[in-house]
Order: sequence, then structure tokens, then C-alpha cells
Amino acid sequence: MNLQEGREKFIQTWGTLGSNWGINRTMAQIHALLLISNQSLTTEEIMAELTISRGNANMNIRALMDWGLVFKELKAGERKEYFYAEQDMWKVAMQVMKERRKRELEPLVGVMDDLKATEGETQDAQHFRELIKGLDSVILKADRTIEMVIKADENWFVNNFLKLLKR
Amino acid sequence: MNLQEGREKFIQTWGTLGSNWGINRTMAQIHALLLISNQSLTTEEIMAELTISRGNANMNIRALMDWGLVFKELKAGERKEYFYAEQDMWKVAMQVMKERRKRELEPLVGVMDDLKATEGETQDAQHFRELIKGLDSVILKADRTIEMVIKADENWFVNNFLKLLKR
DNA sequence: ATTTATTTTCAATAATTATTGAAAGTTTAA
DNA sequence: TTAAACTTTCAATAATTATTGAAAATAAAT
Repeated sequence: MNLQEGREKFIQTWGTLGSNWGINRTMAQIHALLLISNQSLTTEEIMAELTISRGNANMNIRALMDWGLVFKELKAGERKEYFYAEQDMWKVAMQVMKERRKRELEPLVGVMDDLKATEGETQDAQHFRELIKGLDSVILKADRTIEMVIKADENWFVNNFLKLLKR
Repeated sequence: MNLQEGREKFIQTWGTLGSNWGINRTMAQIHALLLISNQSLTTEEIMAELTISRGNANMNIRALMDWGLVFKELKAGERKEYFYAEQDMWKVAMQVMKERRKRELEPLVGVMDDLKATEGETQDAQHFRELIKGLDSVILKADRTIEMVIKADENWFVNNFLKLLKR
């Protein structure tokens, strides 16, 4: 497989993976393209490479920036914006976890509290509360695990940083 | 919140959550309905409760069985099929992990091997291979972690089973 | 101030994905 | 065997989601 084929396969694979996980295909493809690019790209270049419209490119680039996966670079003396992606895939994975935790797990915790407070002493009501309790404990466990992994990773980062200073 | 409201809110929440994660809303709602039901339900009952068509109900029930989240029960002297869901939410979470690992992570490993073999000695080609290497290591790490959690959980199950025998 | 370059927005449209419902298939009972 | 009860399939349709493209907004240069 040559470079061109590899790049195309990666963009397509990343796109499919994204849509399996509830992320819009184009957004994942732009991310893939920026990942494999050595330099930052303009909106124009992204449009051309993926043959998508300006509107589409713009909206998805913004979304990637909201996710903290893509950043803007301004070049001196140039008016247009350049974009690049975090390339360390471990950091990418951490960032995705962090964001999904914030966007989905945290709101869920609130809903679970409401559901736990459901009234009624019938068998059905008790069964419902039992199920919710079980689900709540799984959600809490997941939340704590992710928190732990993120904290550990950040410490690792801080530690490496401190090591650098000590040299 | 009374029981009826709680059930409806749960079904709707589970449906939304599912579609955020690339799972069809109705499938998630049928799952939710079976989770909160004390007894197994027929296709008719599921259709009525969620106001969906027979075809839709049938297809999504099959999908849930393929995922190992829902099971069929045949009642003596009755012709129609009854369905129920695994109610232990920890087991549900494990089963979802297992299935996603099998369906998505494993095929990905194959693609990554192809991508790692991309040819070329240009800067671009080297950068591409570096990225793929980094991604591959994250995927492998995720795969091993999930495997570990599943194994640990299965051992826990075996252990508890053995404990029961020893009483 | 005016022009030019660039980004953003969003109504219209296209593409994708989910759902229906009726016909075909299957299984059990009479 | 025929009929009745039930399940499965799938082409047609509906609903949802993504994409376009052109106009409006913004920012910088002349």
C-alpha cells in the first residue's frame, strides 16, 4: 500500500469509526486529515482534499475545536486561518473521554437522581428503583474510573514536565 | 415523580443515550422497556407500549438478541415468544463492551496492520507511519484493558459460583 | 470610507437511516 | 391437509440528519 492509498484508507476508516460512535462522518474525516497532515491546513485545503462545501468544512472544524481536538494557528502576515490536530493519539483518546464524560455522563447523573426518587410501593415500583440503583452504581463506577485515568494521565504529564525541569 | 413518569423518562433517556453512541433509538427503547419490566413481554406488548410497528419491533428485538442483551422465553402451552432482558446492569455493561470489542476493535486491528505497512521514505510517509504507530498502540492498550476487565469480571463470577457450591 | 479577503450562518436540498405494513414464510394445532 | 397463530422479510415511505451554496457578517488592507 502506498502513501496515498494509506491516507485514503485511514480517512475512510476513521470516518466509519466515528459514525459507529455517534460522531458525524465528515467531522471524523476532517480530524483524520488533520492528524495525518504534517502542517496545518486552511479551510480551502480541507474542502479540496475531502471535496466538501465551505459551510460543511467550517461547521465541522468548529465542532472539532469545541471538542478540543483541533486548534487554530494564525500565520504572521496571512489573513486566513490554519488548523492542526493534536497528534499524540493517547492525548486524543484522553480528550475524547473527558469531553464525553462532561457532555453525557454528567447530565446522566442528574437524570438518575430524579429517577431514584420515583415514588410508589408496588412491586413494579420497587423493581424499577432496584434497576435504577444498579444502573446508577454502574454509571458512578464508570465516572470514577474515567476520572482516575484522566488524573493519572495528567499526573504523568506533570511528572514528565518536572523531570524535564530537573535535568 | 410517579412510576409511570419515571418509566417514560427512563425509556426516553436510554433511547437518547443509545443514539448518541451509534445505537438505533428504538432498539435502545425496547431494551429500556424490557429492563424495567418485571416479566417477559411479547412482541405485541412491546409494539403497544412503544407504539411501533410489528416489523420494527421484530427487527430490533432480534438485534438485541444478537447483542446478547435480550433473551427469548417460551412458555409451556403458549405459541408466542416472550422476551426479557438481563437486569444486572454491570453484566449489561460487560456484554456491551465485549460485543463492541468483537465488532469494532478486532476488525480495526486488521486495518491498522495494513496501514502500518504503508511504503515510502518521504517525510510525509514517515509522519504517517508515526501517527499510525501511535494510534495502534492506543488501540492495543484499549483492547488489553477491556480484555482484562472482562476476564476479571468472569473470574469474579466463577469465584462467586464456586463459593456457592462450597456452602 | 471602500474594497477585498475571509468566516459564519442558515434555508433549501440531498443523503442517509429508520419505520411501516402487507405479503410470504414458518410452526403448531385441529 | 387445511387452517390458524405467529414470525420474518423487504419494498415503499417517512423521518432524521448532513450538506450545500449563497448571502450576511466580520475583519483587514488600501
